Amino acid sequence: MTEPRWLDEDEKAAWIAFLSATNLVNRRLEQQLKDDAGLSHTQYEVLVQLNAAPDGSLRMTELADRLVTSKSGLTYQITQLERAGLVGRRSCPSDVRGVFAEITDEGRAVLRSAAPGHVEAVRQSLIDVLTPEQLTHIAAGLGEVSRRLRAEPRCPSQSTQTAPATQ
Amino acid sequence: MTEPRWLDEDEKAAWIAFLSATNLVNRRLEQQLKDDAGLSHTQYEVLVQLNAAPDGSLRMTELADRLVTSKSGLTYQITQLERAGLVGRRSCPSDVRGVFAEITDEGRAVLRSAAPGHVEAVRQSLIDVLTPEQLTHIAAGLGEVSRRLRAEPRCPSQSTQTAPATQ
DNA sequence: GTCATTTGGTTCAAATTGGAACGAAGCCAG
DNA sequence: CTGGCTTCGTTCCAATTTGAACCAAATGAC
Repeated sequence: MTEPRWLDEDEKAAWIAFLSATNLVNRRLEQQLKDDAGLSHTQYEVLVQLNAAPDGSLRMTELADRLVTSKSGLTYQITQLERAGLVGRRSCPSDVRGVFAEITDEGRAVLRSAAPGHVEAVRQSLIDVLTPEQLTHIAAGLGEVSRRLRAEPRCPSQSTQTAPATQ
Repeated sequence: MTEPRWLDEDEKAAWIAFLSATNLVNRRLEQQLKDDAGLSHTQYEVLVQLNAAPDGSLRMTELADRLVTSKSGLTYQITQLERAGLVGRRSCPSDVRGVFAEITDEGRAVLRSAAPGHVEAVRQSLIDVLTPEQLTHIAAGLGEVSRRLRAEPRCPSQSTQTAPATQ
């Protein structure tokens, strides 16, 4: 095998910044939400997704995909939230196996009260730190990163060429 | 309290991209390292830090700070790595309480063999997806984000004015 | 020197996470 | 219809993570 393409100075700087920024931001938000609303970031995101869904509910698998978490992890968190009365489970009429997670009124209320503090923390730790230019570049760059990683479940050799429907 | 400053469309796009990109990239690297080298990302980072340190060793607290992890979490991981023979513990001559984590020759060897695959994964999932322009903006923006979060252990009121030297 | 405070690291318990295994259903070719 | 394969969600288990409690030692004020 050939010598790997190591990262040059700029690339390394970007990677290190990415790594530490993500860890630090996550840690900060986790702490803020726990302190101010008694929610983990995962739980908060569950509420956000359900609240934004047309009828306040989503299938378990769909929700797990959106949160980028494992199915078993989601099962656990939904159980916790259910216990807390913030979401409920409904079965799916068209598929007996299916389960909808559905946000409750109390869930919406908790979300509503947690949101301002959360948004403020997001601003302080990330958004307001960036220049408008950096913001747009990050949105575009990381948006593309997300799109690719979501599309590519497993393709080691497929270079950066978009790849037409791997079959 | 006044109406919070909600995120506008661009800000929301950046935030969502940031959130999902970080989750997806983390998941991808975690999986690649586990599959190809039997290491967790945390463990890999421990080896990277120690390997780069002048004498192959760092104090526990210093290392925990660099990895953005808790002290107890680091204690656990160092124990694991020690068990695997990749690092060792040395006591600190100038401070009886202090402990140095030190990478072993085998640790360096494992790191050397894991690095190419890891770098390739970092390229595929992040670096090579970005344009050079996006790369520099991300390095600068997220670098600043890291710097601020590291500097500010707890200052709710300190508005975004603090740092004049944004560039 | 002496006491109070901080610091360094570990230990402990509780929460979370992810993968593998599972049972129940859907789906489809033949 | 029927066997074979995939999908859905849960359960189970092992690994990891974190904060709190702790002990010992360093530091600082007097």
